[in-house]
Amino acid sequence: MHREALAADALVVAPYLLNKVIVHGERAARIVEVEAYQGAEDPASHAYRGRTARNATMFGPPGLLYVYFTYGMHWCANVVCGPEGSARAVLLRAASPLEGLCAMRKARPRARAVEDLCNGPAKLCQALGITGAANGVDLLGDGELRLVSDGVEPPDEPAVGPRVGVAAGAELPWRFWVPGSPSVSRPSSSAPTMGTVDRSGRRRKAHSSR
DNA sequence: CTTTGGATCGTCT
DNA sequence: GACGATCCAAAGG
Repeated sequence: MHREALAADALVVAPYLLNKVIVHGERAARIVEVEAYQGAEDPASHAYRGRTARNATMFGPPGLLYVYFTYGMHWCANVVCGPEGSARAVLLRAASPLEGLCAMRKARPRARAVEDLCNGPAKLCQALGITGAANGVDLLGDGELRLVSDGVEPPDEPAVGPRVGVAAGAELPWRFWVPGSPSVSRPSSSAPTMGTVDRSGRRRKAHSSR
């Protein structure tokens, strides 16, 4: 991972981050779902209305981790991208556990299946132990938290769709995910990539109820 | 399987 | 004072 690759536009960096690995100490997971947020030009971005104490990290250089607190109980993590000051970022929505499964299960005792450990932006932070204390850390440095490549390339044709949980720009296909990954938070909201899809877009295997 | 509502608090208006 | 870039359990079909 080099910083220059993250200095591109969020719509370029987002699919580029698919299949990269987020590492926190002994824990590691492969990123399988992301969303692009376009700074001042994006009504859904925390930076839409300018710089505040909360979103200050987004205005920093590419490669920083922007962590925010929401719904009174959840942390979510973004990779800052674009040129410094552009306040663009990519939300890490879901990942596939690679290492440190024990620690992840300890952090998320409610999760049953492995694919449920990191299949959501807040679940991912919970499983990896990412909190507000990590806001502003450099993911390309030599700290506990790092963003690395293990050689697995992004998908040739990532699945795309509208972002989750945002009213503004609901028509924009700014969510990207690895087609067919069992760890994606919402496998499909429009076009199925594998098997059949029910009305709410959740995966469903023929004749089975899990 | 689907839908609903509760939890819970920092941030910005 | 209102409302989230969410998650989960419980209740209803």
